[in-house]
This record gives sequence, structure tokens and C-alpha cells, in this order.
Amino acid sequence: MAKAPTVEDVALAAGVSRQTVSNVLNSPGIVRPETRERVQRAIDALAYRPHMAARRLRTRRSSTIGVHLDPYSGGISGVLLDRFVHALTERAGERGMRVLIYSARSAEEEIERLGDLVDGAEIDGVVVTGTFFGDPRTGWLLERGVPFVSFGRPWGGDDVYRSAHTWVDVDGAAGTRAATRHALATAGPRVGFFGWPPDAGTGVDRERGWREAMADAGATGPRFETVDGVADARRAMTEAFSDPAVLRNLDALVCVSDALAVGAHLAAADAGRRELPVIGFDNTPVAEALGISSIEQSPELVAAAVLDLLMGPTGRAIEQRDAARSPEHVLVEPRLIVRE
Amino acid sequence: MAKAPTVEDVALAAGVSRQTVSNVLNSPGIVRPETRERVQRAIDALAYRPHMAARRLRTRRSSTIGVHLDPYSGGISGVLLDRFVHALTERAGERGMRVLIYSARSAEEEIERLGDLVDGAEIDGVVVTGTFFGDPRTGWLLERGVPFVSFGRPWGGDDVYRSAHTWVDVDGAAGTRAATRHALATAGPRVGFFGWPPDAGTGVDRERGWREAMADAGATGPRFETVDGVADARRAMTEAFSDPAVLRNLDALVCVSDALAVGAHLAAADAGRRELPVIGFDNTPVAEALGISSIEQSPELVAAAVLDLLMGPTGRAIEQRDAARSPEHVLVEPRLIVRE
DNA sequence: TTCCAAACTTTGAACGATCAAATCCTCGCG
DNA sequence: CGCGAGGATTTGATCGTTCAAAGTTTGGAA
Repeated sequence: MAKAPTVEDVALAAGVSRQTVSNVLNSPGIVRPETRERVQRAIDALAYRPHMAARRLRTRRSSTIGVHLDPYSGGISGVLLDRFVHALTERAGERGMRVLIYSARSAEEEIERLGDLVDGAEIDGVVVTGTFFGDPRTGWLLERGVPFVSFGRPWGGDDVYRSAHTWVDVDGAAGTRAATRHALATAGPRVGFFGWPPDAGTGVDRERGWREAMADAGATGPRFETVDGVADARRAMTEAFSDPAVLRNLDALVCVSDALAVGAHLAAADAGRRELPVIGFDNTPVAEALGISSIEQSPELVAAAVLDLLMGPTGRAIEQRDAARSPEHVLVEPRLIVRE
Repeated sequence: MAKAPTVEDVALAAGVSRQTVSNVLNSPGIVRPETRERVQRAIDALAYRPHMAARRLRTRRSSTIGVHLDPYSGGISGVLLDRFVHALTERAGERGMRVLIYSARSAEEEIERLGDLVDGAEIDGVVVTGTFFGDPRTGWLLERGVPFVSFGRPWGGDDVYRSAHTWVDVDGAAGTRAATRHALATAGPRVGFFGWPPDAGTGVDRERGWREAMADAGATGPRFETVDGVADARRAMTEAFSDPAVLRNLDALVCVSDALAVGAHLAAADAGRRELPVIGFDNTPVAEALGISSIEQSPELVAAAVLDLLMGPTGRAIEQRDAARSPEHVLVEPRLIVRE
């Protein structure tokens, strides 16, 4: 394997100077067409590829985005983030960006890692996922002036739209609203909701969609609750269904997650109502496998929106945000996937 | 945000020279303890972090591993690779390595991408996943002398152990063998197998485990077949069960994948035998959710093995393999997760 | 005391690219 | 025919680190 050719080699072969070769690569517009072609031929002939480390050193840009890979939780919904990461990688690739993943077990450890990556100039920007109330990461990133976008709203503030940083999220309420409307139209007025304890923003948001749609239709329905997990959900609903009237007075059930939906579906089947319409959230493979309707978050759309916010709609590099400009926010509309 | 400190700044602060600072960082052993401490204090005081691009340029090492992220298939088993990637990232991080992910839609496009990454000195080595018969990538990597390990055997050769490259894989036959033995011991002698058409190595390998275990026990059982997918599997088994004798003469069913297992489980439940023991493969969240036993591949173990082969058991950098040394292979033993 | 070897530290150069500024062409016009 | 304007191209410097080799100190033996 011979030594890799450098700009110098290409320049020599094309009979021009280093800088002209560099110009052909980075701003082709300012090079005379015939020269450009000659250089391009030399590049092809030598199979030249720029040494990214050298470019990074000089330009102080890595063309790389850092993404935290959450620890595998073993649950159902891990898939969602993986789809997001995948979509992000594809989009980023199209824009000449690389994606570097890193892992950390806590927010503090993540900040430590980010410090390495940012100060080592290995990444130009960050995509933060799974933001939570009082998340130390966003503040740290803002303070350090690191460009970043979060997938997920900064829950807890009064008015999320006045948040200090840029984010993209899925409109959970819109999703459950659509699901509830669909259930009302096709199954009957007694649409229930199966949710989490109201301590996390996501769950409250999704429940709101159901409430609003029910209120709009002048309908009412029962609300059930459990922590996440198929087994828990199945147990909880089996207990609820131990009173036959509960099941008899239910036309459909909108759930806050696929895990709960699967549990409810199984419990309903156990209780003799396999056909009870159940709608989940996240459209995971499980829902698909069992033929359960679900709300699809379209991580692909989220990824596209994240990149647009990070790089501008057409940019090919991450732009340093001026602190004056107020942060932007995008809410992606999920869509209902109807099954059975 | 002030300019980031360089080795020079640290050297000045500590009253030593650049190189001594560099030595403290890279080979602390050769620096006198008191000097080392003084330098270390200066490093901490200035919060100095090496500029990785400069280091890369000089050392010609990126300390980065490239991993292809397969397109999201939408099926059940995508999760497996994600777990692997995650485990790899964690392990790599512990060894001072970064993980860069890239995507490509075809093997050819992947080679194109790899060319960029390798020639651009962005990655030191590659982890290839999903190798298939006649895979062009492995040959290309060998030819280019790029260090790499594949997750998955090079199917198709006569003796896979004589393969020209290094790989790690899960011993599928051992998995189904264990599953079959368990079924024989707990359910009865008539253990069936539900597999894919025998065109891919993986499926044949897994089926072999069942055959061997059955032969050892002097038992026989039916074999069913379908392409992958829950819906297909459910349909196929429902049809098979339309003859009641088939279901009556079945004590348990070992399946080549979780998708098939889920389909078979649903079909069995439809036919009135919800309790029919079904064992899947991959231990995906779906199997967990439905309480179906499954064979766990332990992607964490695979990731650890991959890194060991790529970096040596304790190394902190990817070593260039000498062509003389023959490639190594690791077969990871999966384990059966029993449910219900 | 003198000198040598070993241990430690410093100096100059290089990695491959781009930036900034200087130089060279090429026309059009007076 | 000379000159200036403007575009195209070249030159010198630089990014932050580590390598290779040269320089300095230290300790012990002769």
C-alpha cells in the first residue's frame, strides 16, 4: 500500500499549486473551468482523498455530530431512538457530516464525555436525547456555546416555547387526539385511556390529547393507570376487567405506549374480548407483530428537522448560533397507523 | 469563550517543554514523578485537553472505529444489532476508542463510504455486520489492509474456520440444541422445528442444532417452514394446524427466529393451545413481552470479543495485523431464556 | 576529582491541509 | 501601446501535536 497522495502530489500532477487544488475542492466556483477539469482529472487519476485530520486542524471543524446512545433498557421502546439515530446518520451523510456516538451512564458522565469531545474538537455539535426536568446537560451546552438541538422538549418550564434552547419533539397530544377521534368514529363513544402516573411530561401531554378529543365529542370514558411494562399493564388491566361491567362498557382503549397497549390487548383477549380496539404509541415492532394500531412518531422526520435546525436548511456545516437570535422549536405531527 | 490551551501553554505554566507535557500524556513512565505531578497540576489548572485533530495528523491514528448501521428493516430483529452497536460503543469508550457510524444502502455504496473514511484517516478499523455469501466488502478490506472484524461468519465457504479474515459469531446450532434439549426434558419427545427455507447459512445452522439434539434423544418431530415475518408465520402455522392431528402430536416448537415464534404462538393460541411451548431466537422485546422463551445472543459478549480481536486483549489502539498471522475466530455460546 | 552512563528534558522538524496576502495574467479602454 | 481592474493562481505561514535527535542533569565508580 503506497503512501496516500496529498494535495501537493495532485498539484504536481496537474501542473498547478496546492492552493488551486484546495480551491477546486472547497470553492470550485473561483477556479477557471479548464483548470478545474485538469485538476479534477489528476484527483481521479491519483484517487486522491483529503486527509480529514489535517483539514480539521486547519479549519477547526470536524464535520462531525455527537449523539448519545442511551443504555439499552431492554424494554419495548428502545427501538424508537435507534430509528432516530439511523435516520440522523443517513441525513447527515447526505450533508457531508459524520455521526459519532458515545455512551454514558449518567448526565454527569455524559457531560464529562462531551467535554472531551468538544474540547478535543472532535465534534462540531451535539444532538441530545431524552431531556428531563432539570437536565444539567442543556445548561452546560448553552454555557459552553456548543451548538446543539435536543430531541424532546425541556419539560417542566411554564412555557416550553420560551425555552432557552432549540428543540424538536413529537406532538404527543396531537397523536392521541387523532387516535381518540378514530376510535370514536369507528368503535363507539366510550373510549378509555390507559396511561402512566402523571409525573412525567410526556404522559401528561399524551393524556391531554385524549381528554380534548373526548370533550370535543361530548363523550366520556374511564382512565386506567400503571407504570410502564407489558407484564404490569397486563396485570393492571386483568384486575380492572375482573369486574365484567368495566369491559362491557368500553368501546376502545387509547394507550400512552405500545407496552401498555400490548398488555391491555392481552388482558382483553384473556377476558374474552380479543377484538377490543386498542391503540398504542410509538409503533414499535411489537405492535406491528400483534396487529395493534399505533401512533407512529416518524423519527425520520424528527431527524430531518434536527439537522435543519443544527445546520440551517441547506448548510453543509454547523453554524455557530449568535446568542441574540432566539432559539427555534419544531413540533412534528405523528400519524396514526390503523391495523386490523 | 477563551482560546483553548495548548501543550505549549501547559508547558509554560509548568516550567517545562512541550515534549515533556506530551510525555506526561502519552508515556508517563519516562517522566520523573515530581515533574509529572507538576505538569499534571498545570494540566488540571488550565483544563487542558489535547486537540485530537492535531494528534491524528501527527500519529496517523484516529482512535476511531467505523460501524455500518444497517437500514431500519421495520421487522422484529433489528433490535439485536442496535444492542450490539451500543455494547460496542461502551466497550470502545473504556478503551479510549470512539465509534463512528455510517450508513449505506448497498455493499457497493458501503465500500465507497469506507474508502472515504479509510483514506481520509477518519477510522483505524472497521466492524462489519451482516456478512453474506460472496460479500465484496471483506475482500476489499483485506486487499486494502484495513484492520477489521466481522460479526457473522463468512457463510458459503467449505470450512469457515479457514476463512481469510477474523470474525465473531454466535453459535446458532448450540442455541437450538439447548432449546431442543430443554423442550425434550420439560414438554415431551415430539419437538418440532419452524424454520426458513434452507437458503441462508444462519437458518441451516440453527436447524442443525435441533436435528442433532433430536437424534441424540432418539426422538423425531415435524418441520415447518416459512419466510420471515410474524404475519407469514401465523398464516403458515394456522394452515398446518387446520389438521388437528398436527397440533395434537406436537409437544413443543423450536423456532429459527422470534418472529416465527410469535407467529406460531399466536396460531397455536387460535387453535386452542395457548400453552404450547414455543422457543424463539434472538430474545427480542416481543418475545419478552409475550412471555415466549427465546435464545439470547448476548450481543454484549460479541462486542467484547470483537474488540479483543481488533485491539488485542489489552491494547489501547488498533494494531496492524501482520499478514502472516492467521485470522482468528470466536464462537459465542448463546443461552436459553426460559419464560412461563 | 574526573569521567561515563543512564535518566531525563529540550529543540527542530514534520504531519497535510487552508488562510491571507502577494503575484501573475488577461482584457478592455483611452 | 501602455495601463489599470479584476480574476486566477501562487507563496509563505499556521493549526497543535508527536517523532527523532540532540542536549542536560544526576549519580556512582574509578
